[in-house]
Amino acid sequence: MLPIPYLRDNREAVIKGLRKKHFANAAEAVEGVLSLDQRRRDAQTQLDNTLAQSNNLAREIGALMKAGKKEEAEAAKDQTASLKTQAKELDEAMRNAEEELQRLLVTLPNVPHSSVPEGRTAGDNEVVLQHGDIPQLYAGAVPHWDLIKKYDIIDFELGVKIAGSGFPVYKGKGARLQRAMINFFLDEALNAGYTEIQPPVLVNEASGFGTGQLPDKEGQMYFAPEDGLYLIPTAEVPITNLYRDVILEPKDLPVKNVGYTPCFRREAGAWGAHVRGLNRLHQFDKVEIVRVELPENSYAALEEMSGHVQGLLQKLGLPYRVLRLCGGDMGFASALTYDMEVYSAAQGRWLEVSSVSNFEFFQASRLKLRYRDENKKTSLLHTLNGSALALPRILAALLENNQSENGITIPEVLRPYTGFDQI
RNA sequence: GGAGAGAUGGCAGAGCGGUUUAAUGCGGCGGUCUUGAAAACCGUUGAGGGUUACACCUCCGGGGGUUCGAAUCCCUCUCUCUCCGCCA
Repeated sequence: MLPIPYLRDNREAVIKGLRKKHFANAAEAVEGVLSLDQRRRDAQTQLDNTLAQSNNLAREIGALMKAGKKEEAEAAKDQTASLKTQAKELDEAMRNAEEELQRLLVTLPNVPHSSVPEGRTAGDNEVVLQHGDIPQLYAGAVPHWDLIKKYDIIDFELGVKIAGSGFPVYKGKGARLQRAMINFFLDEALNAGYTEIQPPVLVNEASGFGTGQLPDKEGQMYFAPEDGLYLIPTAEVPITNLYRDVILEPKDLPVKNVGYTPCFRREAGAWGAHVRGLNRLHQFDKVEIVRVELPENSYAALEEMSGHVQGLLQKLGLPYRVLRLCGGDMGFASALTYDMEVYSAAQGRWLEVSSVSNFEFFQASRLKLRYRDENKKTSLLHTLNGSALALPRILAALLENNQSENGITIPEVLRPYTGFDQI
């Protein structure tokens, strides 16, 4: 949610930014918000004045009653009726404006950073850098969905029996490799100064709103209606919401949290080509890094997070590239997003394994996440997050890229965690 | 699942129809004192809206009601805690 004062002060820049994101009717929406804001303020000013009058009157009546001047008190009471109806009308007008304003405001996406490239689709994303050599596979190389059967490390049919499609069952070395990656990713984050968090994987509606999943994107989350709880699509939701309605002191900053959770996504309507095997799942594991930063530091933090993720990929020996997403392809809440993609050699495709974003104060505005500066003034903070990393596609690339006649080689860095070096 | 209790400012905790513009304590901040610190003492210290700045308005879990006036009374919802039951 864009803060209203920001909209007021940057009307033209916001409209331009929304257009970059291909938001329809950007100018009308912004003008609409601003005029509703004006309407709300006008109504509130009148309401405040009316309330001030009736407060004064009530105080007078109290004083008269105390002084035993009953008749004068009764006379004063007669004056309150009109003030009351007036206040009621104004209150209604104010609420209507406020409600309409909110309804419109929450539909506005974040404004992209100036470095975000123009463009509409994934094809318009900018390749920032590419690292590592594309591996040459041996003649008998196959995609990961064949490898997992061959070595019996993941069973999709069993998952279908237990839950449904997109819920894999990891077995034997497959399960141990999962656990190894989670621990490796967590340890790397701890070494980089992050604090480990184990959050709930079900969240309430307020949390879904705080990070921008609600309203509107309900369809992407699993929902438990009896309890009004959503299964998290990412650890970003619970970990960022730890800071909902929080005012931090400068000494608390920056906040650097990391958490491992399973993630649940309905992916309604998202199935089609290119979703075989591990490429798209309803449940998957992810280690997520979340940061809360002073506005002036947030872009340095974003670069640092990007570097951290790249470090992981380098240690795993996976060829990767970094994309700066174009306006049309970035998320609703993001101001700047880097996607990290690894090359999955047997599929011959780049797979997205991480998305690192700066939300600036878009989430903070919904969360009411603020800090108190030296002058004791409160102002909004910036939030960021990134996958470090999402497991399934990393696994897919590892299996495909490291296969040979003799089996699949486990990267050095994972061996202390797996206890084996070959599948 | 059953029974009971409760929700007040960063925390603890009074207030139960009219100077509550929410007492008091702790914590935080500033000062006095001190070589420095601690202690003590003095002052200060919630959030949001609004204003150039004041004024002013709202907020005592959410919503509604009674009243000239509600933290205080009534209705309703939500959540939390305790005990019992079940259970990892």
